[in-house]
Amino acid sequence: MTDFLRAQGVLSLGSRLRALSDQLFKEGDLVYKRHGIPMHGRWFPVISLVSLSEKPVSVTYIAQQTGFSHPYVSTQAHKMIKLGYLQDERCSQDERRRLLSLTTKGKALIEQAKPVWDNFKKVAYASVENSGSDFLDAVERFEKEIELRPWSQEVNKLMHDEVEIIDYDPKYKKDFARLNIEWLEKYFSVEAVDQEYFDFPEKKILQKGGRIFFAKLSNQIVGTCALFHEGDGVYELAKMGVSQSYQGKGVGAKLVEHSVACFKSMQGSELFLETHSSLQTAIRLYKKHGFVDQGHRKPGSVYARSEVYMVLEAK
Amino acid sequence: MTDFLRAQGVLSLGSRLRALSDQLFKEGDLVYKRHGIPMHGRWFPVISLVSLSEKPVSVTYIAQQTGFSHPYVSTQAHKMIKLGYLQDERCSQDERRRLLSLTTKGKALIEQAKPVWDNFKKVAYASVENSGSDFLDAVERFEKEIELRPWSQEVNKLMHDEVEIIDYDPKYKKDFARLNIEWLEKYFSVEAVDQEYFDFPEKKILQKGGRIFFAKLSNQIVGTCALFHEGDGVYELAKMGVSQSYQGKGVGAKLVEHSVACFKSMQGSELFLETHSSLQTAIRLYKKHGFVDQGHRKPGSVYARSEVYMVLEAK
DNA sequence: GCTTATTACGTAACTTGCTACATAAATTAT
DNA sequence: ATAATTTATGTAGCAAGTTACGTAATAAGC
Repeated sequence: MTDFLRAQGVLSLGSRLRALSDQLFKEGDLVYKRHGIPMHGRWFPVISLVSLSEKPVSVTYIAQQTGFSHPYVSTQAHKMIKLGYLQDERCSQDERRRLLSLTTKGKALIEQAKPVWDNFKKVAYASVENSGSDFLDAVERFEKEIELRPWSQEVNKLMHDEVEIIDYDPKYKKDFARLNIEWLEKYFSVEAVDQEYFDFPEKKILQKGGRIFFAKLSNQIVGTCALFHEGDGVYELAKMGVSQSYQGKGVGAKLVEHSVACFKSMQGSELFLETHSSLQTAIRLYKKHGFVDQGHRKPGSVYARSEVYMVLEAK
Repeated sequence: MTDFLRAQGVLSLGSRLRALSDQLFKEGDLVYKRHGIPMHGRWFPVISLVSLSEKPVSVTYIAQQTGFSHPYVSTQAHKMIKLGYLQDERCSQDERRRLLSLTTKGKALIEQAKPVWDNFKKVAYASVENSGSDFLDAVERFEKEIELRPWSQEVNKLMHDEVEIIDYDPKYKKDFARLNIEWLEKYFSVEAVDQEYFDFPEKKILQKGGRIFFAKLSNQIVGTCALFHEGDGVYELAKMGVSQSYQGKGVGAKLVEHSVACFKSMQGSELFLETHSSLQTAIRLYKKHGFVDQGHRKPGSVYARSEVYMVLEAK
């Protein structure tokens, strides 16, 4: 352990645990080699599971029990079959399943390896007692703690992550398109009319007196919406999108709130929007901020998906 | 943690530590991603070391401090230079050295990442306290214990590893050659006369009334030697070789002992050997078992390397 | 009975390290 | 001053895993 890593404390724990893990595997390999046993530390989880099972076991079962991914178990099994330690047979009830078991050669290998494992256990437990506390217990407790309260979540709670609504900036042009295309492709499809707005937002929206807003969280753009100016103080709230991973966190509400406030400060005469009845969450949000469903399509709507027509009414 | 791994106890510790390590890196990545910071957990050791150093640092220095191999640091540095976070300059005093430092972009990255690291520390230390014992301390003690008393050595002590001397068997023919070539190439070189013995040991040694012995440890052949029958009860002790990794463990002594005993049981009239004065360890061994240096070359010796001539004399 | 979803396994490509080897500069020995 | 050794770095290739995706067999829904 170098001074630097130690000084980094908990931040270098990941690296240190990996180094320890590698070290343990190497220790095992040294013993196997010393006694000429054709075994490797990394084989242990898989081969010992197979050897302990009374019946042949399937690839996915091994993967679940050992915590490895199933492709890894699959390839490792192939390797050990090639080496002659394992054999496989198709399951009679389920032709997909490949049931693995030890060959005679595999059993012989286990017999050779068993004394190593036994002595390893003895040495390891002695070592663990020597080190003053039960390391294995400590690991177990730590595993549980991490599972229960993932550090990422705890850190996120501590991080300053107020959503901030900011005005359009050319460097966010791509985000405007990305956030809209994300939900469009999910619920409907991107129409040619849409694409034009994404390609030329400055010309099509801003130059006509409209506005584009972004929701910024830390350093990411996680939401957007726009006010289109139809002329004569009539505005449309449109192109609202919130990144999937940040939904349900009030980002949409802040965008609508800000847009309405902006509309008011611009002394607009009318603010409407068009949406679809399937987007109930959005409709609830709009209602909450003063939009009222007009009960019919907007006359002459350009979007196929625009079925609900809402207008902001003074409370 | 699956039941199987838990049940394996200390034998699955390697796998569990690796999983934990991966988990921690992932936790970090989740936070970085959540806050749109273009950083990865795996970068931490290298980039934080560079950022903490007042002067630019070299690749090997980073490797030493972080515990990574230098090629890994080298490639990782290249990657981060490509991404614009690091810059390098040749050291003026030592043209081989590549001195790494943060670019402006890199400094900006650190500034972004710092709050994450700070909060990570807070969370992690709280978590560690929650888990009932100081996990970091436990890891540190464990690292020291492993370093001080490597499990492989302790296990080897416990393993039954009596050296056993066995007779020639065709399946060990390759070992006979391997063990001899190993030391021949180290001290001298393999002569044509030697090669013939390795290719046809049965014909050249056994069929003439000679013997070949092997030292077997667990399942490995770690040493060999032969008795050549010169005719009329005259034998030569030759072709002795012990695998480098098993020297100094009395393997040679057992081989000589066994050979002498065999010579006596065959009622041989004379046992001699030829060697080189540079091989003092071997000469001491022969003396200990009753061989006496004759002080001159054996008349008509076939080997260039045979300079010392020893004969077994009754004590 | 037919379609659809799920499950078991495999393949490919990528990531994170490593070891082994090559090379050039610097240092030490002769 | 030259030769031999050491040091700093780079390159190639390998090992241990992963994720992402494809395919075939089974199970479930209408």
